[in-house]
Amino acid sequence: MGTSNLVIVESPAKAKTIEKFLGKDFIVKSCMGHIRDLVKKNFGIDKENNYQPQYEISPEKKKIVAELKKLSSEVDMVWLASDEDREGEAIAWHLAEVLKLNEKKTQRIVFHEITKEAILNAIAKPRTIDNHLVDSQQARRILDRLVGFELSPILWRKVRPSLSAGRVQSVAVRLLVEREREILNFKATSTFKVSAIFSVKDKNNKIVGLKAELSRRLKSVKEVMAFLEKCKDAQFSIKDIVTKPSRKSPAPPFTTSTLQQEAGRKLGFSVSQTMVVAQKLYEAGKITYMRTDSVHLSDLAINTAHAQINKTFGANYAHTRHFKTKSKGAQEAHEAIRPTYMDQHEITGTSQEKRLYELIWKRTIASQMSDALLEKTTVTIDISTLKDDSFIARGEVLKFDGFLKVYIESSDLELDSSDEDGEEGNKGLLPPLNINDILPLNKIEAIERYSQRPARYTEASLVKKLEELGIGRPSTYAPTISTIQQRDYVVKEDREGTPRNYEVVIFENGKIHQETRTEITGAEKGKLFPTDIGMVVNDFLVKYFVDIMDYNFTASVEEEFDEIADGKKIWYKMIDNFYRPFHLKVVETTEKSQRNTGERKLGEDPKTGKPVYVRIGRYGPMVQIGDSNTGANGEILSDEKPKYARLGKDQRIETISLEEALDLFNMPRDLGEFEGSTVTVAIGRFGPYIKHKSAFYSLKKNIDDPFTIILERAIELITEKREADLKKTIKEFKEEPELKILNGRWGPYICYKKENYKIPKNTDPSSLSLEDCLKITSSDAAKSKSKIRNRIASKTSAKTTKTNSTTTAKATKKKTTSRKKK
DNA sequence: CAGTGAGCGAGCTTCCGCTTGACTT
Repeated sequence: MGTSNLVIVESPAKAKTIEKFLGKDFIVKSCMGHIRDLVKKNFGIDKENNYQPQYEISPEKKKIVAELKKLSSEVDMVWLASDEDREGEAIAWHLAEVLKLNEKKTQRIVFHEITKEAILNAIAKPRTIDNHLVDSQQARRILDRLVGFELSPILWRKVRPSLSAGRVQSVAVRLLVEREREILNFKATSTFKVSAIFSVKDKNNKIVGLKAELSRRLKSVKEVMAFLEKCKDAQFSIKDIVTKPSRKSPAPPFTTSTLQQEAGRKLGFSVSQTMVVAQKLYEAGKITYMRTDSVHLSDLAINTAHAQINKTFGANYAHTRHFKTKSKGAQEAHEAIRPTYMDQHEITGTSQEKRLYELIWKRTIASQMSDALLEKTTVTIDISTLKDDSFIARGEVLKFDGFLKVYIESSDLELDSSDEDGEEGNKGLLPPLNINDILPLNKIEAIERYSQRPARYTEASLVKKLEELGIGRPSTYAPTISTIQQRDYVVKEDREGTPRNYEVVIFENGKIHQETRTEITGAEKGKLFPTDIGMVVNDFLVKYFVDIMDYNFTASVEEEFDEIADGKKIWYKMIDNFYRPFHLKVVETTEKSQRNTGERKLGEDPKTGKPVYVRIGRYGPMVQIGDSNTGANGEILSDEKPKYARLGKDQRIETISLEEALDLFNMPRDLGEFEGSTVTVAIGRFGPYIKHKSAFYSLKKNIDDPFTIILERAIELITEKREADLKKTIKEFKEEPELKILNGRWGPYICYKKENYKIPKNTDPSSLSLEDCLKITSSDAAKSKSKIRNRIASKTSAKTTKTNSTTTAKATKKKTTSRKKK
């Protein structure tokens, strides 16, 4: 008979695995996710006719669809095995429609773990396509199109072209904007944390320090002084010792979101980097699917993990657990992210792959291990001269390490060197102590501590927040983070901290003395900051579209999608209920709202008395002195045009002061002469720069300040850059000055007539002759030209799919803008 | 690439979720 069954799954790696489980009578193919989408032009929705969707086969899927069509006509039975969730059901339905599958020859099967047993069970229990579930997916898709394609054009008209808004991205930006404002408005208050160190004997009769903290914070230096005065003649004695057992349980195995968080914290990976590496591991068969919202482990996984733990750590370390997924809107089509083979403690691969795999292995294993057992001791120490106060010493002893042997989850609490920190205990065992012991005082230290402002989001902590709100899906977290950065709503940046003074009062050897110390506060690394445009767009959307910007919007429409899936609601009626009022608001906003530039009046210019404004202009944020000299109809009102200046890179519309704004008009500034030509400093599109003999030199970020830089430093920068350029050049040719062999970020390359060419691997770049180079450039020229053409043709699809890598995204962006100019 | 900030107004931009590649200066 030969092959007579075709199984279609979503992912090619999955297809490969499943093919091994099934016999020769089955071919397994993948459709690579959705094969159709709403047509790109206009809305792709017939609004007059119950929102009937118009679908088209995505261009990059045409080949796959043709292949599946051919195969499906040749077999006796087609098994649609897309994922068991809303999107998966829709994929199955689209396949059935597009491939024109005969109902009698088609089966729908689902499994949510890739084990032989699960697959065979699925085959034994086929079902039909769930049309209600498909409807709920169509409602989801259509709602997102309506929201995105009606809101974005308003932004083009009222704020800036090419901007975007959507159910997910706009709320993500809102979270960042609101957090930023909380931080800006935050006023740190300070209290004094008082700790005493007593000298006690340990088990071996050695004198050690016992640290104890005052049970309350003191409000001022005055209060501290009064307190310490009282301590001068006090006796300190142990009033109470309480020992309590406690336990810690391991975290559940990884989902996409928790993997992104931990890889960020422990390995320093960005969200998209984590996904790229995880994809590699998945394709190599090392881990299960990496886009999942489930913490479920298959029985097979639990059993093999159990065996591994028994073998490696002993039976008392093993403890089987079943975790329940708690996150909102989880669809649980897959297992948690885990190693395919639990007995593989490590793998071969790049160092990134190894590290991520190890993290996944440890987390999975730990989730099936025993609780850690601790013993916490609290010692209360009386102060004879102060009835109401006491010092508390804490100790913690690990009685049994359990899962801590392999894995400790990190937390997002990255404390400022200075800000409020947690309870400092005496790590480990406390020395032997008895009630009524008198403790000799060594010293008391009162340190001023500031309250901590809310933390800025990292990529991963934003994903965590979105997941909590039920916004977005595992497959979209990384692209969403990229999109809001690409639209310039958000930048990922480091910030230098600023110094801050704090007071310390110390009582030692019978004397009290006070000193002022300095700490750095507010330093940030790799955090997300909303930009001016992000804030302006957000404020506009919040003002006119509160409903959609509501943090619960997704959750509430999800409830309705569920009702559609349960057959309790008709999908187009739900859409209609949403769309009618929404569209009215869109029309009204388009007509009535003002152009939004985020304009703020800073005050008056002391020299001229003219008003000073800050706003978003055609080329980004800017300051302006004086009112526009043209009226509403373009008539000229006065001879005097306003003066303009661009904002510096770290300046924001929301926070810039009048003084800082006025400073910007002192640019460009002459620094003096060098090699017979003037050196000037100015602020340009790419930040502050030095200009000398029509060459440009960037100022060093966080080191140089354009307002204070002096000639000597400028010359330093000029010579530095010249030397770097010299090193960059590997070889030049007198006969052909337009051709150079240069050293770039990705190794050596040839630059010829401003185009760049790759040098074939395993060739020594310095050994190349001019002829060799020209050979490379001429053979490469044809290739690279067609490449550019391709890129332009697939520009739209490239933009949506290439969101993982910021470098490619930037390249695409540059291409489009430069084309526009022509 | 290192200015610009007004208007003329063609033609373009945009969403969220499923999946991988091909390739970067």
